[in-house]
Amino acid sequence: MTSVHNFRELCHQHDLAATHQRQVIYETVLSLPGHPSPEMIYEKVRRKIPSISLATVYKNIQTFLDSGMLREVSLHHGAMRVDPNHEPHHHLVCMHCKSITDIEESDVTPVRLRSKLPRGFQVRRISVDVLGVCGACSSIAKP
Amino acid sequence: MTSVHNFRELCHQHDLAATHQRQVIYETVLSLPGHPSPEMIYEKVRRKIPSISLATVYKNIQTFLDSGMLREVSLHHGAMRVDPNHEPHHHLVCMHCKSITDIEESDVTPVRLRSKLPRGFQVRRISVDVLGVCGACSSIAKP
DNA sequence: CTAGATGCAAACAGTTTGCGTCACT
DNA sequence: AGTGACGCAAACTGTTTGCATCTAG
Repeated sequence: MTSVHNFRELCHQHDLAATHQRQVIYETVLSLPGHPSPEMIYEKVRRKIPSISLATVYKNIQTFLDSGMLREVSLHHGAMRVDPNHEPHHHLVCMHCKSITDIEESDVTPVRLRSKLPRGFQVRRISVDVLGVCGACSSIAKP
Repeated sequence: MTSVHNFRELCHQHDLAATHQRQVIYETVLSLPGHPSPEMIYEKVRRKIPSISLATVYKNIQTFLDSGMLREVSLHHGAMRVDPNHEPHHHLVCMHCKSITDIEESDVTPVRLRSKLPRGFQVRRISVDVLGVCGACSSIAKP
């Protein structure tokens, strides 16, 4: 089974038209190491489809996120969030309204690393995000 | 000791001029629940200093972050980051170059909640960010 | 054939910068 | 008095939208 068939099938499962642009965007995301930004994806996709528009990349990323084919790494991008709390603590994040609430470090089991990290990586701190939907948002409609 | 003195002292410790704007911005951040964005801070500060400029709020937030008086909640704001990895996993985040690398879920000790959450909060998943400085960045200069 | 996808350009939101004036030390 | 902070406006970056055209199903 070729990757073309895989992609068409995947789109069909998610009720999406299998366009050439979509396929190249999706395969490009898979091919990029780490976690690319829309710009990075656009730059690489452009080499295969020079006429593609940045707006198309954005629209399709959004489509893939909505359909669950991709996931967003950082929920609170788009606006800086500032934290005056100097005590070690973790966060409760509402995926819907983007609210961030502190929880104490002792509210979660202690987190420790079990394996070696890439050489040279120096750990400063470990931050736990408990992602979900807050009471206020879940009592209203769910988009 | 009044809060005015506290603030002047705090500024002195960090080698910052203790201006009225700075004090109001700082106290406003402390007063806001959750983790306010620059806009939210600006809106509230404006009630006390109607003539303040949004740029001043931004400049001072940056100053506070640099001096360690405040911390940034989300490192990767400013650009969306996309993740095609459907396996449960965690992230290694470089605070300097903002690179994000996957680590396997089994690379950290299992994380569990030990206390009750605010009523109605529905957990979808728990995400661990190991924050630090990657090998490439730590071998170069440290700003 | 028709709903939905693309490409373009213009609009937006969040953030940064340059510069003249003002205020803290 | 001098360095650095403030306020304003303009510039920038990342993202979204409206609309005419094109294409997958």
